[in-house]
Formats: sequence, C-alpha cells, structure tokens
Amino acid sequence: MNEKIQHIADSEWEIPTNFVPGMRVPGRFFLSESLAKGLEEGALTQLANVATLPGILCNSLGMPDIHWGYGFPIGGVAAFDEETGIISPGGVGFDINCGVRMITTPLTLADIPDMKELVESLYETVPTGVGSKSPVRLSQNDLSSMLTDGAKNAVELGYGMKSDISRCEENGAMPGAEIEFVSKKARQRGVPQCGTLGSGNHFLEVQVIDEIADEATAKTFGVAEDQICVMIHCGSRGLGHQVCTDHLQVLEEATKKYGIRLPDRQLACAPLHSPEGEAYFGAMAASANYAWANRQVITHLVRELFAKKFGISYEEMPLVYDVAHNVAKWEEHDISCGGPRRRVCVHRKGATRAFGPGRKEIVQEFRDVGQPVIIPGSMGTSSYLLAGTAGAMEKTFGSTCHGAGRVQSRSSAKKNLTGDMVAHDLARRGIIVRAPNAAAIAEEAPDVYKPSSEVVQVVHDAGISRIVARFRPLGVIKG
DNA sequence: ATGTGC
Repeated sequence: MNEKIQHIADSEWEIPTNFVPGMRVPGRFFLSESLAKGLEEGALTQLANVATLPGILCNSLGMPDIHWGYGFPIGGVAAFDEETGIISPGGVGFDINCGVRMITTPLTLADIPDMKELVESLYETVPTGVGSKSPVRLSQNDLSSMLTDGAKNAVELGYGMKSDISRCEENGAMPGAEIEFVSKKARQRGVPQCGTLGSGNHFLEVQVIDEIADEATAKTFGVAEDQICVMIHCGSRGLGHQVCTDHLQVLEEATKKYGIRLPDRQLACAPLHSPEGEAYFGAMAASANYAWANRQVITHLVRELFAKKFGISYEEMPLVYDVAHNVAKWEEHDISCGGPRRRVCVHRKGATRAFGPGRKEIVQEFRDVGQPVIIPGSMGTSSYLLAGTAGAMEKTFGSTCHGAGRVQSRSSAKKNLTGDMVAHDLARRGIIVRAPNAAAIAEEAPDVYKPSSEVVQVVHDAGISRIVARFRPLGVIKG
C-alpha cells in the first residue's frame, strides 16, 4: 500500500488531501488487508482526483470492489452539494443504470432434471451478445413512454406484474427524465434493444440459495434456503452508451466554460444547475428508466419460459428487488462531516444504494429492515443478498459495493485462458455456461475477479450493509 | 460497458 495511505480501522483506509494537488476532501475506501495488497495505484489516484471536484462532500469514497475506470474509479461514490457541486458522466459510467435484479421461484434443485437444457432454452429466449436485437417491437412513441416511465411502462405493455414496480429502486423510474436531451442516434440504438442482455459482464444466471445468514430478514425479503432463483444483470445497452458519449462531448466544453480545473479530462463535468448539467441529468435519468424497462422485459421472458417448462404461475416468481449500479441521484442526507441535512447529488459508479431502516424511498414492506441489496458474484462464485444499514447512511451516503470487481484485464484474460478451459473447469464444479463465443467466457473467468465472498465480507464488517443470503450459481448465460 | 480502435 502507498505510504501516504492511513489505515484508520479494520477495513477502512484514508487518502490524505496531499495525495494529489487540489484535493478538497480526503479519500476513504473499504478493503480488507488482503484485498488492499491488490489495489491498483491508478484506482487510488482516480479516487483522489475525484476529491478535487467542486462541491464534493465529506469524502471521495471507494467500495471494496474498486478498480480503474473512466475518470472516476469503478466502485466509487461521491456526493455533491446542490449549490456548489457538479455532475459528471464519468461518475456514472458508460452503461447508465447497469444493475441487477432477482426473482425467486417455487422450485428446488430436484425440480430441474436437466440444467443444461434449461440453460440452452434461456439462451434461446433472451437475446444475448453485442448488437443483439429484441423480439419486442417498440415504436418511437413506445420508446418515449419507456424513457419517462421505465419499468412501469414495460408492465403496461404486458411485460410483468404490477407488484414488480415497488420492488425496484425508484419504483423503476427516476423522476427528472427529459427525453428531449436523448439524441436521435441514442433513440435509434434503443428501439431494437429493449429486452436484450448485452455483453461483457452482463449475465443471466440460475442460482440456488445455499446459505441464509439472517433468517428473519430473509423471510421479510421472501427468500429461503434451497430455493431456485434467477438473477439478471444488464443495463441500458447502446442507448445509455450513446447518451454518455453525446453528453461527455458537451460537458468537456462546459468544463472550460465554467472554469473548472481538472486533473484528468475524463472527469468532464458541469455545475449541477447549469443548462449542460441539467441536460445530462435529464438524459441520464431517461437512460436509467430504459434500463429498468429492459430488465423488466427480460424478467417477463424468463417467467414465460419457466411457466411453460415447469407449470408454475408468474405470481410464484416474484421480484425480490432491482438495484442500480451506475447512476447519479438527488437524495437527502445527514452530512456526517458537518452541516445541515440537505439534498445532495450522489454519484454511484459501480456501487449500490444501501439505504438503512426507515428511509422513505424503501418500499413499506422492507422499510423496517433496510433495503435489499443484490451483489452478483463472478461467473463461478456466489452472489449475495444483503440489507442496507444505518452504518451506510453515516459512512457512505447510503452506499455499498456492486460486485466482485475485476483484477485482470480482458486482454490479459484472453492471453492466459481459453473459453473452453474455463467452461470445462466450471462444468466440473457443476456450473453450466452458455455464451455466443469462447472469448466471452475467457474474459469473464472467475479468476479475473476478486472472490465475491471477500468483497461482501468487507462491506458486512465495515457495517455498510449486512449479509442476508448466499446464492450458488448453477447455469449462466453470458453475452 | 459499446454497431468495441483516428
């Protein structure tokens, strides 16, 4: 670990304000000693760079899955003051509202005689891979409604149940979407892609719950041991990517216009209430809503298949929850480093909201225990269901990690591994994987990620969320 | 992440 970094608690570290010139606040990150050994210097510098941005409050924060990203590190959280703060696409990421959701089923392992066949059917049912197109036909008008109303619109079009909506963060639709700031090009990319998984780390996975850590909370969330579940991890596809690209260009100009000095041009940003900042926010919120609709449509495709195959009803496959991993939001927070409770703009990039008990944003049925937090593992490692905590409200503006966190680049993974090798290893451990090509499997091998168990243990130990249940992978569809 | 790179 860099000598300037201070180890302030078991799994908490501080970056002092002299780490890079112009830091307004210290950096703070959460890592066990063993994970700290693997921390990239580049991610550390990025975390410090974020601390130079105007209006940043308390700390530039890093979750235990932190790694190098575009401008801001992935696994980064930063909250900005409404009056003096900025908004930055680099603090959200290219895949706006990349996120994850989980449905339960009434099935156990014994009910699935042929996992390979199920995985193959799922692969045929859910369009997968770069440039894949959806069976869903959207008109431009449909798309406009989707950008405004998110998952609710998908349900109105017949993809899902009314009860799904309140089980999504933001009820599946962020307020403040402004479709006039979504370019024609972005819309054109979005029309054929709603209901598609995408590629890279996106996946659809059949899992079984193999450990319950907190019986009472598990019961509240509606999950139990031995239950078969389906997890869906994807985002806003080409539409969100195009929105990010379009607005980065505008915000690079705005950075100059407003005289903001940056240590890295990838931190391009604008004051929160500037026309440029507001335009990005409106387009980002619209993209986030598209991502919720996308996950909602995929959920419907999965339910349709399971209903047919196993003779179960849609009502027996409720949504546990849906969380966003890449988004900036207006939220009210007590400012732990001082000052009155106020509205701030929280950027979470590769980080999950983890609101603790009592927050009004949490659906009534979960409000007393804290929001469900879903943390996907890598292809061969467990996923987790956690609950948000008061500790997250105090330390991280109500945030926690979002996944295992990559430790090896895609190119290096392809150099060291072949897809066949990885698929074979997984099969020996009882995990079926299906992808459009072998490279997609090699790039996502379990070895290129931190062990999800260690990452989740850090956020549990640090008190910024608490473990409720563990999910073992059985069958994976990769893009 | 992405119709994957000026």
